[in-house]
Amino acid sequence: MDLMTTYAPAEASERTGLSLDTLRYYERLGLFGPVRRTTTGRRVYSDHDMAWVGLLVCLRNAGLGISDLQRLMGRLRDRSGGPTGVVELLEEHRSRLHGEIAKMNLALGVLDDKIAHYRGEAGQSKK
Amino acid sequence: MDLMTTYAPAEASERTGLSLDTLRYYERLGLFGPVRRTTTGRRVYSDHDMAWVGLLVCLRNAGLGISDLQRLMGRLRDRSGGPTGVVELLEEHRSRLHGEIAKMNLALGVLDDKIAHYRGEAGQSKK
DNA sequence: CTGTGTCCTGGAGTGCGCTCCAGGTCAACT
DNA sequence: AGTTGACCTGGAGCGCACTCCAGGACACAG
Repeated sequence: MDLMTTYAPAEASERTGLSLDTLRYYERLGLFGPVRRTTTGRRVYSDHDMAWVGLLVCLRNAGLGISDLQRLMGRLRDRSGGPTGVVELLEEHRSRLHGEIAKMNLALGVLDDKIAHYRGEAGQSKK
Repeated sequence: MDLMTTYAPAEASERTGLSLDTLRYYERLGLFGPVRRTTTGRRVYSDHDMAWVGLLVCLRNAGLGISDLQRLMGRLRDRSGGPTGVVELLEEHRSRLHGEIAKMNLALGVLDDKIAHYRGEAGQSKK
């Protein structure tokens, strides 16, 4: 059927930027997979796996915790049961993310203030 | 001059939003203080302490780790030795922060895509 | 004086997200 | 056949940033 590309663990690791351990870790937690195996038990990652992991990495970068991912992935997995709230979950995090960004920008402002402050003021403070 | 307000631990905690434990923890790590004590050993936080802690909270929010704070605070502390690189340190983190924000925005984009994707594909057109 | 509350200390425990390890199987090259 | 080396498993260990706890000492209202 599909003659799709497959990846040995090492290559999967390289392509995703995750360590072998982390890849296995994510799989163990059910964040993706199960990954196909050779008869002798070695993992064979598919394009599909890779895409999934790519999403995982992205969401982790976006600040979602492992448990968030577990919930999310669980829902994406069995989308057979009607309204599973995937969109809601994503949107919820989306607004969280906005909040984070706002907070960071705020901190950035404070940082700028501090920089200006410490650069402007020579060598003595103390009130 | 010494008409400055002081704060009992409980109040300091309330005002900074940090737990008593965390306040003590930060102090132990040398992130601020040393905090004055009563003759019997109880902490008495000053306005100065509070301001310092405020900065700490802000920088933590901005994503600096404890060790960053230790370095930073150490440098702010003894600004007697000329160029201590405080500004550099802050600016360095400032750009890190920019990077983080960029990353988040990117993730946000992916999230939006996913939302659009799963909304479009799942229960058919909605919106 | 006594009870209740706040605080003290040092150290152990927690949750997260990996990361490392021992001890083994299997693949590939020479 | 021998020798690497990639990979397997389950479980231990780690670094971070707290958080909790036991056991003890003031604080102060009644």
